[in-house]
Amino acid sequence: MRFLLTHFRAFSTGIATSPSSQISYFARLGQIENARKVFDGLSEKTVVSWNSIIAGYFQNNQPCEARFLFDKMPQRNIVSWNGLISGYVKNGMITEARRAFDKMPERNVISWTAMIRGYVQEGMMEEAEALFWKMPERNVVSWTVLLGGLIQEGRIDEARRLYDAMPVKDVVVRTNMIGGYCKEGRLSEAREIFDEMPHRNVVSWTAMITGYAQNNRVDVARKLFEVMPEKNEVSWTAMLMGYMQSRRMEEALDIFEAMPVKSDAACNAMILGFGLNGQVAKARMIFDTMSEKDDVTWSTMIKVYERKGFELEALDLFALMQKKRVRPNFPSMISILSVSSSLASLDHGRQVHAQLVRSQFDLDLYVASVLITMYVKCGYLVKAKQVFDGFTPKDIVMWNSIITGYAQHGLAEEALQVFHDMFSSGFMPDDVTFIGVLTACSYSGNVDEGLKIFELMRSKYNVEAKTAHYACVVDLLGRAGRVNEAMNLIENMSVEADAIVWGALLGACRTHKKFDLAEVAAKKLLHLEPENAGPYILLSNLYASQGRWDDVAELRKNMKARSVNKFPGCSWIEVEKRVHMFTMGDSSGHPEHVMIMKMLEKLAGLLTEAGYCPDGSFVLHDVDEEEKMNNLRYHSEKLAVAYGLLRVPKEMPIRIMKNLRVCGDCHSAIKLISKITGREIILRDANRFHCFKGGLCSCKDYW
DNA sequence: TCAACTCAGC
Repeated sequence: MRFLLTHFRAFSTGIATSPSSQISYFARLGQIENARKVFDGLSEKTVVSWNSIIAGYFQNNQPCEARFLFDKMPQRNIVSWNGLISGYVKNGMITEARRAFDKMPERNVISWTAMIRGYVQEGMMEEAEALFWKMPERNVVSWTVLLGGLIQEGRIDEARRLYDAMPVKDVVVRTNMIGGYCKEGRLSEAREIFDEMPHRNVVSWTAMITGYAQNNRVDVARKLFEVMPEKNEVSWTAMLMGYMQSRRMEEALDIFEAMPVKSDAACNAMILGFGLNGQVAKARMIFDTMSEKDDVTWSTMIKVYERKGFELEALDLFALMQKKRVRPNFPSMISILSVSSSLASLDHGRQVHAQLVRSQFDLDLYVASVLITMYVKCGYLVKAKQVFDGFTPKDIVMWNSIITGYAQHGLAEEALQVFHDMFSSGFMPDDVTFIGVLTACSYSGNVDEGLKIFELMRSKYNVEAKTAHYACVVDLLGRAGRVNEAMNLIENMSVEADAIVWGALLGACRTHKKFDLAEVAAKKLLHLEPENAGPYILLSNLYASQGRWDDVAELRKNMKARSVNKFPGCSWIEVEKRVHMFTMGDSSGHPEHVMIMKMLEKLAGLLTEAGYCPDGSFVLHDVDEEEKMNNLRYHSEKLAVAYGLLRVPKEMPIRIMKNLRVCGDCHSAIKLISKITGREIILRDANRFHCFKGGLCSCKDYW
């Protein structure tokens, strides 16, 4: 019934009158089944209707069925053979196309051109050119196809010589040449051809507009856009993208609103444009106004949330997408894996992993690396290693992912072992590898090994030291208390020290209470990154610990003047696929607030009994002692631990994440909590993992 | 009526 209705509609609108054009009509819409029904219903099948249905199958990416029907045809004409060639070309089957070309009984200019087009599409320009010069006769289309190939290869001057040699030029080839020049940024040459054109169509105007729009001349593009006699969807979209790439979002929005037909592509572009520009709410508004959303729309919005740090919203939307029966596509799954990494949400990560396996995307090298990183960030190293081991052949990114993973968990031996495995598998370590290895040495206190590797990196592996490597070594020396050596290294660096290097020194100075050097490092940092709250906090912390309250006040005033805001500490935990987030001092927004507070009370009692003494020096603020103690008790990581104790089954480890470094007092407290409760607690902070068990931490208090 | 070419973004 439904078929009859659509059939009738196609018929009555006058779009398709003959059986063959009905077949083509349905095929163009992607409704190949309906096309087939028309074909099967024909009492008398002509060559033309056979040709139409075969072309339809090729167009709908079903070359096997197309070939099957071609073999079954009672009669073939030259159009059938040409259709076979172009059908194979459309499906990227160049060998089969050539076989048909060689086998066909007679050829015309279209057969030759279709074959050349196939070679051009596959980037086989030598074959394309050879065939072109062998053609018995050429027309303007054949010339254009070859010209397009040269342009595609960036051989613009050769393309121009071919263009000049053409006996006849039409509007298409002129437009092609315009597009070629525009792609190379040679706008004046493009414009010259445009101005000399005897006739122009919408496509020529749009090509010229695109050229200006994508070469930072969006205002010129707009002028042409205003005067062009007729606009289509492509011209509107080109103009839109021009503003978008120039980050002129208001004008982009104006164009978008004025567009008579808002294609999905334009909407998706707006969502991405606004979203990545930081206007996430506006992006969501466009998303919400779209009546029909396809998988690209959903994944675009999810990607925006992911990139802009709206992890929870990304997860919600991913769930909603599936509820609306839109199958997750590849980009959405990659986004969610990335979200899972940021949130250390093992449940979501695992779910996506399963979906990737089902759609066989997990065989992809890039996916393997993303999966490894996800499992590493979720603190599930065994699984990360399992994915790593199960994938061959490996690439450098995979090796680096697993090495960095071990490093972040402070497992230096494992990291170094993989590093050596990598070398014996014939891979040359690169700069990223060494960041991982040096980090491993640093986090595990392997100072001598680290220094040796840093030396070998340059002398043996020929990898030039970047600031990130220096930062690792400064960290390595600094953690071990060799702060002056670290400072010496900075002074003798081959590149200029950046914020990461100074930050590493500052961290070490804080740990080892080297106040004079700390002040030097902090002031460097304030200079390099005036918007970053980190150094202000550290410096303020430092002054506070010495009771220099005037300096603290001065610093605060400075922060306010530059409108630097402290990044609030926040921790979260995943329970039954829901992420629960806590900020410092408060869980009142949480539905189980009362239970959490009770658990904290209970913990406080147990901790006191166990001899725990809060260390107020970890609180920055100039507040009285009692309030200091309260602030400590309600640090976000403690709230998350309390919730984990309430909700995570006994036999499972409690996995907590924190956006900043774990606070020293919380570190001591959680060690004790792991002992008192007999629970394993895995905490991922901004720097690394801490695995608390039986009163000890995997970092061996070296962090 | 079926077969070859140009503009945007996926």
